[in-house]
Amino acid sequence: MSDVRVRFAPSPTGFLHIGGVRTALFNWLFARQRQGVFILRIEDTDQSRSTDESIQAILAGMKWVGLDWDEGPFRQTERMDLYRSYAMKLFETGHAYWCVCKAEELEARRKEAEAKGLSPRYDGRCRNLRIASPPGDAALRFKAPQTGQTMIDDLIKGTVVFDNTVLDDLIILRSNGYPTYNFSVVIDDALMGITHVVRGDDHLTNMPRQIPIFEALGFAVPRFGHLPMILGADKTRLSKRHGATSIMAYKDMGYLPNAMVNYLVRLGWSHGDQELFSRQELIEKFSWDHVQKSAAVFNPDKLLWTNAEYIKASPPRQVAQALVPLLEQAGLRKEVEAVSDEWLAQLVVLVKERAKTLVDMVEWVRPYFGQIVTVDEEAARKFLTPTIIPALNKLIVRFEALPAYSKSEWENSFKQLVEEEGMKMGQLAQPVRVALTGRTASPGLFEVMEVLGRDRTLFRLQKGLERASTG
RNA sequence: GUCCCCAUCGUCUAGCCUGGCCUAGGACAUUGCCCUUUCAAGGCAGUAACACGGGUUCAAAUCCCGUUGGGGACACCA
Repeated sequence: MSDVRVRFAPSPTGFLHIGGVRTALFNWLFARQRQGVFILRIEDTDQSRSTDESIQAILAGMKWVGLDWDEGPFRQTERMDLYRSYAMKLFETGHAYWCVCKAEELEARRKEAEAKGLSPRYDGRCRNLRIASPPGDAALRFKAPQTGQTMIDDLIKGTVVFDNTVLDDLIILRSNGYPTYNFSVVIDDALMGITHVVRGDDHLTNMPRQIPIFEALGFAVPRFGHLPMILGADKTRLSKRHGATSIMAYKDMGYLPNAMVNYLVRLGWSHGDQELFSRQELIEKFSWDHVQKSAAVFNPDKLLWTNAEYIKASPPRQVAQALVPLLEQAGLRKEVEAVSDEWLAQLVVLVKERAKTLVDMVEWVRPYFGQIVTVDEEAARKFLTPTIIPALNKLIVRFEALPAYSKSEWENSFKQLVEEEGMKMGQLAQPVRVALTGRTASPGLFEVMEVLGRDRTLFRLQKGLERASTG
């Protein structure tokens, strides 16, 4: 048992994206390694941007990659009373004050400051007004320290120091009564007993705004860890224009969740030269010491390779299970229902070295469903020609003489015929391949026959022969 | 503009803290060869990096300073 308590706190303003998953993953790994608690918290205090669909998408994404949480999901909008009471506590203890500046005025002043090349900070004009009974549309501001320094020993970045002179008084309660992020985060992290706040390093500059709030309220300050960003190929922050950023898009593209996790964890973390890790190994080997400090470029090629490795190494039945929904989407529902799980697993074994994604795999696997195979026209024109008729005929006769399919027997029979006819292996193999699979590229011929079974093999060879005769 | 963070092959990274073992290792991608009934997979080999400039030291990828470059933050967004 340990007292580690960490959290993943996304805001529900869109889908669960790649960067979010990686942040969640590092938190989850740390919690599992230390037998701590992983909490899921939904930060939905911006009522204009938060949606229920987003919450569902986040939960679905977390489940897909197998990041289970121990507490939550909590929603900040269900904790409003808490934020308000702590905000009032800050007011009563003199750590906060009412601000009657209008949003539009603040906006205008900020723009003005920017135009002059100054820091767009709040000038603190309401700080000493001592407004005791504010109008309904006042906001509450926290009195930030104006001298000294705020520092942390970051899990990843090491010592980070800010001069408090750069701070301004941030709003903690909006005029509509809703708390702002920097405030609700502190209250929740404190109340939920979070021991390690691990988040993206775009939050690093929020740290000096949050720590004084912890202190003003007498809360213990947690440890922080700021993860580097994930960048697109152009080295700017990963966004829609870099292609898919939603984790679920990768499910649709045929990626395995474990492959996603493996790729993402290696983006910014390493364990010597090792590239592939089981979930258990990840939990055992994870360490903050080996988390990179600098941003990483998302590399789709390497993700694809990782996925291919997982397709090859995962239990075939498990891959088959993940493949079924895609097969059904591809219009093979009836065909899939007609076959056994074992046979599907066999099919996976047949093609797993060729498919880099499940979507790829659907195409590789398609010829093995149904009695008849759709033959590629160009392939037929090239290989199912009259010249192949005699050899194909003899092959069928020989195969028919063999009562049951046996890989070695059929292969020997095939090779013997090739030799007797004075052909090259490929001269007979390619026409047979086209007859059997409809294509010029396929897995090994005799593995294909095994999956097809004796009857369908014979049937398709016969069809191929007819095709060669009619042209 | 101000503040913060960062800097090893095209990309992900090992090495850096605790200088010599670094002629800088691995992986992806890429090129060539091998294997081969096709396509893959696999095997072998190759190209490719310490951002720059100063220090410190017998010795610097490693420690220090500066420069440059990149990223992030400066909201009644999170």
